[in-house]
Amino acid sequence: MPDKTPSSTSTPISPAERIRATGARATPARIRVLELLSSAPVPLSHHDVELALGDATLDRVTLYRVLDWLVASGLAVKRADERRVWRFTLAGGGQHHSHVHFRCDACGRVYCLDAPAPIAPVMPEGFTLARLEFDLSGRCADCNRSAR
Amino acid sequence: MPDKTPSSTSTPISPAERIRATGARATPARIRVLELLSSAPVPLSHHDVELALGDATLDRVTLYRVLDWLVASGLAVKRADERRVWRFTLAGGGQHHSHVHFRCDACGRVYCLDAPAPIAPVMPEGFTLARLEFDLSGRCADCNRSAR
DNA sequence: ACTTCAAATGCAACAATGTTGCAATTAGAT
DNA sequence: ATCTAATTGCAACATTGTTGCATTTGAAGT
Repeated sequence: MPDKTPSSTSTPISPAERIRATGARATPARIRVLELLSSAPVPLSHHDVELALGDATLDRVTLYRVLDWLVASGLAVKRADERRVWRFTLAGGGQHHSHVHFRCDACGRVYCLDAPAPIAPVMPEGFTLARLEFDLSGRCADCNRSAR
Repeated sequence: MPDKTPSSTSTPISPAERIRATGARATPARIRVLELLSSAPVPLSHHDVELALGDATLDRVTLYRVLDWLVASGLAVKRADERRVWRFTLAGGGQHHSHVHFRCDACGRVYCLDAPAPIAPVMPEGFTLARLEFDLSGRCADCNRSAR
């Protein structure tokens, strides 16, 4: 029974409404991708979205255009991950608490350290800070052990 | 005055010697690329290297292999930049003091803030920390002004 | 409901970046 | 000078992203 997001007192804006609010058309492609991003616990790559859509696949090019449109319209944010793959997240919505990552230069693995995120520095006048990421690199225990 | 922080009395190791020291062959391709990386003030991409070699071009594939070999042998380090292009730097030599970067989600520009780098967290047993990077993102003053 | 038309899509073709297999070349040891 | 495994160059392929254009469609107006 899919209960349709209980609308207590606030208005639960649907993906379609959020899209129309930007002045653009609420097409199935945009709606589905936006829903996916909304429910994804982590940033999704173009390929992730393709797989997730599964049967109801969009054209590859359309997906590129939808994703870029979401970014241009401010609904999503695009970032390259450590393996230089583009990943998309809902703008603002994410609220991913800022991780600390360690990447091994030798094997490429990424570890999530559980260390406190550093405090944000003072931003220059007019700048808005949306997210901060602290990335460390070096050699992991495995590689240090095997290589020398 | 570019004093190359040589260890005063030590021998200035030539690229060829440094390559042979790893047990591999000192080929012209490797020597030229290593020299390039040594003299480059900033990390170079595959394409940068191709352009820099100019007339004396290597095969595209050979260059990929040389760069990867440099990384595998520990002479160079590979990192993706904000535009997700691989960039190579001499290992160790760099000593780029750890910057704090701010990337604008709207225009993509990268600003170097001059803020103190955060202190490194305690590393797990066996891990070696080689570099740390603190990346911030949001909207820059220009974009905040124009796009409300 | 029906029309209309710019916006959005799908397709085909292309571009950039990276990878693999293999035959020809060559650095460096003997 | 010779030998041989380590490199190289080439061709072919894979992945990821872009562009032009003909077709379809959301939603505004009738």
